[in-house]
Amino acid sequence: MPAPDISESEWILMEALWDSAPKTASELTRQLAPSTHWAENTVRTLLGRLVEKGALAVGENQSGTRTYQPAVSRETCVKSEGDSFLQRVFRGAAKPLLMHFAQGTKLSPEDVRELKKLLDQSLKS
Amino acid sequence: MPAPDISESEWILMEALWDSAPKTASELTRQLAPSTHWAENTVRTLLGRLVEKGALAVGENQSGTRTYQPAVSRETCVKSEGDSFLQRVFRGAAKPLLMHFAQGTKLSPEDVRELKKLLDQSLKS
DNA sequence: CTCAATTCACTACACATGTAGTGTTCTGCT
DNA sequence: AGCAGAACACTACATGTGTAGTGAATTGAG
Repeated sequence: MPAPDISESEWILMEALWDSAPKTASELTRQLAPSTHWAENTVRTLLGRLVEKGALAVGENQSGTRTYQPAVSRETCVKSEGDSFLQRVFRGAAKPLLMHFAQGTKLSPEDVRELKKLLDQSLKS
Repeated sequence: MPAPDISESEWILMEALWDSAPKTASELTRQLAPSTHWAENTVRTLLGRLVEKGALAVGENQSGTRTYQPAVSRETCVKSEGDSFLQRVFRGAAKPLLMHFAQGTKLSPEDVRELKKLLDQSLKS
C-alpha cells in the first residue's frame, strides 16, 4: 500500500480529520469555511477523491449521514511527502535539507536540546 | 518577483542547468537521457515552459543555437519550495520538520557538529 | 402528507503537468 | 543546388487539481 498522493487542498481536509474524526462533509465545510471559503460541493469533491485514493474511509453516524475518517496515518503521509520532497529539492541529501531549515528558524533552548539529542542518535556507527 | 513554481520534471532540468549553464536543448537531452529517457521534444517543451515561467533565460551559442541558463538561483527556488512544503506538511512548524528529518538519517560526526553549531545560532534570543 | 432543506451523485471546466508527435526552416555536406 | 539532419514552433492528449453547479433522493417539520 503505497501512501496516496495528497494534493495541497486535500491536505487541508486530511489535517482536519487527523485532528479528529469521523466527521461529515457539512461539518468539515463549516469547520474550514473561515479559512478556505470552500463551497460544500468543493469539500465533497475533495472527499470523494480522497476516498478513491484510499486516503479516507467512509462510515455513517447515528443519523445515517456519511462520515469520513483517515485510512492512512499522518505519519505515513508525512514520510512519503517528505521523502519525495527530499529527493526532488535536495537530491536525497538530508544534511543540506537540515542545514536549510535549521537556518532561519528561531528555536527555544529546549527545542535545541531535543534536536541535538536526536542528532546524536543519528550518528553513523 | 515571486519564485516560479517548478514541477518535478522541470526540477530535473533546472538542476542540470544550475550545475552548469548555458546548455542547448540537445545537450540537455543527451545529458539526461540515461536517467530520464525523455524525447528531445519533451525536453524542449519543458524548457519552453520554464522560460515562460521566468525560470530560464535564453541565449545563443557560437553556432547560433539557442541556449538556456537559470534566471533564478537554486537558493531562491529551494527557499520557496521549502516554505511551501513546511506550510503544507508541517503547518509551518519548523521544529517537527527538523525532528522528522533528523530521525532516520545517518550523519557523520562532522555533519552533526556542523548542524549543532547552526542550531545554537538559531536560539531564540 | 407536503415542502423545504440536506445529502449525494454526476457533470463541468480551466489550468498544470507529463510526455510526446508533426510540420517547417535552416544549414552544412556532397 | 539538393538533401539529410538538427532546431524550432505548434499541436496533442491523458491525467491531476481547484473549484464548483445541477439534479435527484431523502427526510424532518408543520
